[in-house]
Amino acid sequence: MSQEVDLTNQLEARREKLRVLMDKGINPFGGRFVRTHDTKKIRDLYSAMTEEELEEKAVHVVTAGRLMAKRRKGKAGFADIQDFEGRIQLYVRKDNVGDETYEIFKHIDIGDFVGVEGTVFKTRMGELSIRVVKFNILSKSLRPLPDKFHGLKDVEQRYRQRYLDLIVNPEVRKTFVLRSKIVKTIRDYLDDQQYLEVETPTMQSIPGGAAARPFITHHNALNIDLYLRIAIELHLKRLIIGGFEKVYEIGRVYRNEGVDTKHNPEFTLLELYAAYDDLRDIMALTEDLIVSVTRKVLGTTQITYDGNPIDLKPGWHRIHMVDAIKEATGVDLWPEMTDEQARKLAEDNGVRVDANMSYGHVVNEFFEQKVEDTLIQPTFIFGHPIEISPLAKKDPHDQRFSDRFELYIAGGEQANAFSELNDPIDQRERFEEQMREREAGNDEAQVIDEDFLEAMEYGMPPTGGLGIGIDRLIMLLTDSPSIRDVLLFPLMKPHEEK
RNA sequence: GAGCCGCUAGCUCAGGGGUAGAGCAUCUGACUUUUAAUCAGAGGGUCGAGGGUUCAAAUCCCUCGCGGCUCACCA
Repeated sequence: MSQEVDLTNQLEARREKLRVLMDKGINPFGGRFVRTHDTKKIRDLYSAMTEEELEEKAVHVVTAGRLMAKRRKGKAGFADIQDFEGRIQLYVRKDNVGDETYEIFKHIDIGDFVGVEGTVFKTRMGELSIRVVKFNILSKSLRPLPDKFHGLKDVEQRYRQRYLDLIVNPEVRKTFVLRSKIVKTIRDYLDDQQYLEVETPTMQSIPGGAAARPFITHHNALNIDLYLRIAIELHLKRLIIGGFEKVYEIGRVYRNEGVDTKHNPEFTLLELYAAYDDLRDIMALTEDLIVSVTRKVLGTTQITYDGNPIDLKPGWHRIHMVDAIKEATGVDLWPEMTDEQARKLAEDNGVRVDANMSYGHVVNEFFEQKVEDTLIQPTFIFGHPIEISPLAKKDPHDQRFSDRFELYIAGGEQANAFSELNDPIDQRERFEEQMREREAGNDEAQVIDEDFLEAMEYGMPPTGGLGIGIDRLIMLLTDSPSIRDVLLFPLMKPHEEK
């Protein structure tokens, strides 16, 4: 307490009150407090009753929460306490609680945790309240909360001190409760379909399954560098090879990339694999999964994202990537053409491409630059170029493309799926092609994983696989403009030490 | 990585060369059904950090830090 000269007047005042409480023999950081009701239970049971009915019943309740507002009027006062479920008003009268307790009530601060006992009643204004007879301080707050009316708006502080955001901005709490419900509903859905939830390593010696730069870490005892996983894919496929026919994992993956409204370095990915299925099964599953979850948590398939009305009702649009490009730009990329001809088409149509891009990469650039943003209603784009799909089966009718789809909603990718490549000879060639890309300077091209190839050589059943970025789905269903709004603790650069 | 914007009291924000402001919050006093309670009074600031220009800088200039948005990069 020698630093007290540095404290602001508000911090000093609260520490002074702490001392007063301790002088009175009250423990300002108490222990167990048994509640008979939370605020929701009180509201659910009694808000429909009239003043008279409540007076007659004289319901006794014991509840607790954080003090959020205080309106004192001489020898009586009102206060609002907040628990996880909401708020309830307290009415504290000196002649009900006694001089000593009222003195404590007078000096209690907004932010303190209190436990109260009393009877439920309604005020003249009709507000359900507790007429307090016993008042306990459960934990003292030593810092003032943000403005009761304006809340906490400073975006930086909201992310850095999420607990404050959660205390004073109720809609933030709602978003994260909804997030939890969505994830649980997805689990329930998959469990019902006999998918087995598994956990696989997040620290790997070869980071595979996606095109992304990994984080590197070091294991001291083994003296080896390890990578944080960028995808779950290759381990789940090993389990398919091992005989698990339907598996999924909902887990964190890490990509060493920039941070913006759609990217956080760590994010949550759902991946699932189903033996004997192919692209069409996975497409049907994806649609049904998202529709079921949306209906269950929102009660409707009509949503709004960023001002756009979106209808998720089943029967989503399905279109080949090349046809989608043709529709959007009039450019026909179906005819056989050389890489050079493809690049020429790109240049002629204002699509930025690198000098050495092959046909497939050009198709992808066309799609990303001209089509992606326009896909507001749910749309399955299928038939991605083989070059950008090293883990997917080839389209048997056109070897330039793969048996792959991505789902787009509100201009963003929501899912990625394919008929998994199960031919180890083809897989080796794809990896080698990736290694060539890597040597050519693409540091996100995939690294050959010999252990995975060996596993596949033992025989992998035909398999359909799916990946869904959970954070992006939560953004969509909560109409959140930034991924940071659906991550409790988004990555922030540390402040400099003063 | 580039451009633009922001950083002033615990919170929300004004102020853009001449004594640092308001509302809420805090403190003191009044008030026994209020609810953004009300009324009277008081205290509270390294104006993100550092440098420069100037008689004088929160304000103008430079560098840096953190954040936001847009773009680029990136499944």
